[in-house]
Parts: sequence; C-alpha cells; structure tokens
Amino acid sequence: MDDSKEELAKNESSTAQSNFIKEIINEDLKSGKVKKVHTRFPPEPNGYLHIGHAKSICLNFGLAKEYNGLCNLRFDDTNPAKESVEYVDSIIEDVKWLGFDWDDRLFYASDYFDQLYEYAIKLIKKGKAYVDSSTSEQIKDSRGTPTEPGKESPFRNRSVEENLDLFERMKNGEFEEGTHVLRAKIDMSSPNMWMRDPILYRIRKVPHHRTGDKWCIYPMYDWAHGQSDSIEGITHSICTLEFEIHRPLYDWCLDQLEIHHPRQIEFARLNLTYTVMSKRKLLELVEEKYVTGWDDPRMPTISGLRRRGFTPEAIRDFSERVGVAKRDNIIDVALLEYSVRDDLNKRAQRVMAVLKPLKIVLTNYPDNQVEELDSVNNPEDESMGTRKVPFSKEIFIEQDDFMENPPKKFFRLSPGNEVRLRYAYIIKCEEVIKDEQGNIIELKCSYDPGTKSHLRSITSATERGSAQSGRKVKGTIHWVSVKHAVNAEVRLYDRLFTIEDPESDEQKNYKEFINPNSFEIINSAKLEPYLQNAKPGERFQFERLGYFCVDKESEKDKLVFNRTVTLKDTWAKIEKRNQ
RNA sequence: UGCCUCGUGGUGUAAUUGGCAACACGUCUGACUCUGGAUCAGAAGAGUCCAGGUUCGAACCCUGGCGAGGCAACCA
Repeated sequence: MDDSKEELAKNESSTAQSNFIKEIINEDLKSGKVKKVHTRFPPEPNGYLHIGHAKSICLNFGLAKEYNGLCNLRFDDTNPAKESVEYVDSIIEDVKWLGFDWDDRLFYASDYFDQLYEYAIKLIKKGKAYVDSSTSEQIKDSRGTPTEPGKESPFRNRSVEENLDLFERMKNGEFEEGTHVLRAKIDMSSPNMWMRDPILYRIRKVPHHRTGDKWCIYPMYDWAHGQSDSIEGITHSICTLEFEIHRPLYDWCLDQLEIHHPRQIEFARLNLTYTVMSKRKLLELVEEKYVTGWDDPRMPTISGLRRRGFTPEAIRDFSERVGVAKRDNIIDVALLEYSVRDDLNKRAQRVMAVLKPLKIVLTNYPDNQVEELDSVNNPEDESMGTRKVPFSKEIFIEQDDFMENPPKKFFRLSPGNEVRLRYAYIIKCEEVIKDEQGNIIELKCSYDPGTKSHLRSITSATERGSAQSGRKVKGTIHWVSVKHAVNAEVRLYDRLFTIEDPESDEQKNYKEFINPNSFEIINSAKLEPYLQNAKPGERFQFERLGYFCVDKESEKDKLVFNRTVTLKDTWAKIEKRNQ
C-alpha cells in the first residue's frame, strides 16, 4: 500500500463528517490520479479577511492536513491599483493566528509574472491570442449579452508577428493605458460570457507593491489564477461558486499551454445572519465610519472577531460545524456564538464584575472588617485553582439583580427577600433608599454570618451546604467590594444589523438596517481587584454576565474590556417572552 | 428568457450510493446547581420543491415543470 492509499484508508475510517469535496479527493486518490493532496488559499490583498475566508482557510489547510498533504498561501496580487502591503500583512497575521502554517510556501502570483508573460507568448504563437486595439467601450459593446452572441473584434485576425510585436511593445511601455489589451481567441458566440475572447493582459502604469516599476502590463485574474495553481502543482483548486463559470476558461488555458491541470472544485460561500460579508460592503462600513475600522469588534472580519475576544479554536470549530456544500446558505450567528461559548467555558478564568452598580450597605457587618474569600477560578477545570476575593461592609451588585416589585419567577434580590452573594453570605434586603426623583440609589441589607461559603461546599457536590446547611436560597448573585473595586470601561456589542439578511431587501440599502444600538459603552464598571493587572488580549468570564476580553486600548490605569458574548441567559428569555 | 449550479425540519450538514431520513445549532420540558452558566435526561419539528415514470422498494435514477443563485469590470 502506498502513501496515498494509506491516507485514503485513514480518511475513510475517520469519524469526521464527509462532504462532496472529500469524496472527490477520495476518488482521485483511489484512481491514482493524485498521489499527494496539494491545496492553496489564494486571497487578493485588497481587504481584510472575514469569517467567510476563515471557512475557506480551514477547508484548504484542513484538507491538506487530513490527507497529509500541503497547503500554500498565495496572494493573487494581479491588480496593483487596489492592493497594498497593509492587506498582505493583515492576511498573513490572520491566517497564522487561525493556527495554520505554510512553511516556506508563501507565494505571490507576481512571482510568476515572467512565466505568465512567456505563457502569453506561447498562446500568441499558437494563434490563440491577439492584441486588441479597440477601446474598452468597443470591447464592452461587442461582447453581447448572456442571450445574444458577441461580435468579433476587427483586430482579431492580426498576424502572429504583429501580435508578438505589439504585445512586446505593450510590455515595454510604448502605449498608454487603455489603448491595447491582449485577448484570448476563443469564441465570441459562446453561451459562456467568459469564453468570449476574455482579456488576458491590460496596460496599467501603476507600480506594484512587490514588483515595483518592472511591469506596466498586468495579467488579469483569469490568466494568472489557473496558471499559478498549475505552476505550484496544486491538485485541488478549491474556490467559491462564482468561479464555476470560469472553469471552462481555465481548462482551455491549461490545455493550450499543455501544463499541469489542477482540479477545480467550487463550494458555496459562507453567509451569516445579522451581518454582511462582501468585501465591498465591509470596506464601505469602514470608510463611511459606521464602524471604527476593519477590526471593530462588530465586524465579521478575523481581526474584528479577534479583538472581540474570539479564539482561533472557536472559529475552527465553527468552520467545521457549518459544513461545506454547493447550495446557498445563511448560517445562524447563534452557531458562531455557541462555538465561542463552548471553547471559552472550558478555558476562561472566572471573575466577578459589576457593570451597572447598585451600592449595598450590610448594616450588621463590622465596619472595618475585610475578609478574603476563596473563589473558584474555573469550575470546568480544577487545575486553574482558586483565588481570594475581598469582601467588606459595602458592596456593589448589579442593578438588574434587584427589583422593588419582582415578578413571579424573579430569583434575585427584592425587599424582604434573601439572595446569596457568590462565595460569600446570604443577605436580606431590609431597606430601599431613593433620591428625590425616586431612583433607587442604595440598599440596606443584613447578612447572615452563619452562611459563609466554604470552598468544599462549592466544589464538591457530596458536601453540599455550608455551616448552616439546609439554608438554601433560590438565587446567587455576583458582587464587588466597594473599597476594593477597580474601575473599568466595558464595551458591549450587539449585532450590527437589525434583520437577519440585510442584503436581501430589494428596495432598501443594507445600511438602512444598521442597528443603532450595536455598541454601548459603560464607563464605570466595577471589577474585583484581581483584574487590575489584566493585559490586552486576555479573556475572562465575568460570572453570570458573559465572556470579556481586554481590548488593545486598555492601559493599567484605564482598563478597557470588550464583551465577546453573553452567557446563555434563560432569565432574559423569560423576560422577553413576558413582554 | 441563453448558459452554469443548486432545491432535505426554523438554520446548516448527512443518509453505507436504490432499502421507509440522521447529526448539530436553535426551540420547548424536566433534573441538578452557590454562575437563571455548565452538565444530564427528554420532547416537538421534515416525509426530502411539485407532477409523472422506472423499480418489490426512490431524497438518491429518468422526464417535465416550478423556484433560487450565478454569469455581460481593461476587479478578484
């Protein structure tokens, strides 16, 4: 059994869900057509990567890994007018961050410009390409429509010698932009628009971010892409559906050139509810300041998700869960949220933080006493240990955790009722203090000294109950000691759009559906002192609230947190239902 | 009114390639709980776009409809 057969066998016995791409690969391996799987991720450096690209990245690198093959990272940088090193750098960073490695196989289509030029000459010599000196309008007008055939260009039958001469002079910069193009000579009446003598080269007197001033003609994507894949020995060129119609053209080029023929497989791009995914629209959101930048935590970009606090593991898990097929789809953003919660639940350190503070004075607690209470860092992972949290006479609780006139199933604090303070005592609300406007500004509560939490009773189900076992209350709430509290700014994010598919409305522009409440800033959240030294990028679970991460703008004396995602909130659901 | 691709629970993906549709998310119950988290147990929800045909048997094959998406940048 050779290597490919072994890989095949391994794959067929694996538990990972199959898909149509794997089936094709399996066939190619079985037939011996392919010995070692080689894929590539080929972005154009003209924008930031988004979650849809993440799916493609995970697919391409994932397939290579699964079949013990290789995956290249290649930039399709054939349009210097729109591309830049800023984008190259961000893309490299993002793919790396997602956890993938291309070893020394970082390529650029621009690496192949010389080769591509030679290929073009070969095509001209075969009489299969010609220089067209029509204007772009003329070319456009003669292309026809999907239902009507196009017309042949008057320059279509130039001699090979003339074409060779003209093409070389195009390369030498003798002509102005727009005066000539190189076109493939295929079939102006083809039902496939892309076979109607597509343009292969255009004159662009623009410096390229990698080749500088060397070239003033640049290959079109269609000429560069297939040949680049071929040059790299790619076995399976995986791309999105809109390139399906280009495949006959790639095949034609490869056949004419008589070079290695990758197999192109198209899949449906990812769509997510409550967001947009096209680069153009994302660019618009950035340029028109609907968001603060490509890495705004509300953006579906990799950099936005990273800043929001998502983990590479969560994104990879998500990519696996969405599957891959050819039909149009729109994935519920709840699935993405599930993937982060699932990952962070296992890994995030628990802490207590109060977003909207309400002060409580414990009337019967000794004035200057401070207790250091044991708290569990992560109930899902004992190895993360415990920490001490200071407790004193005055504490903050969440405003939402108190209601003066509570509805039936409200398990938190209300006048005359008891609630447990997590890791501390059971308290009872004795008095509600209001200002002149009737706003609740403070609560006076008593605490029950006999109900102090014991770590054992929290971690071990068999030793349930504390000193006064049997004393149980329905609710447990989080808190922060007033005199030990650390101030912080907390940024809350919600979906960027108000409807599931903002691009679906034919009357209205997607921007009309931007959610005006997608961003809320909280200036004086109160954190337990453990968080004082939190560093940018670190992630935590604020108990009962959600997962948060330290923003890159955070400083030691001005902490800034981003909310990644809330915890699953059944109470919120009940409340919503009752409305 | 051309060509290409695709129609399976609310969403997404499966179905040993012809053997009476499974998994995940979501939704809803319940148990447990010092996070209304996590976990656990369970339920509802599609008869596979429609109509014919082949077959003992069709989500899978055939025919015809219907519907959706893509294709007319010197973008990718």
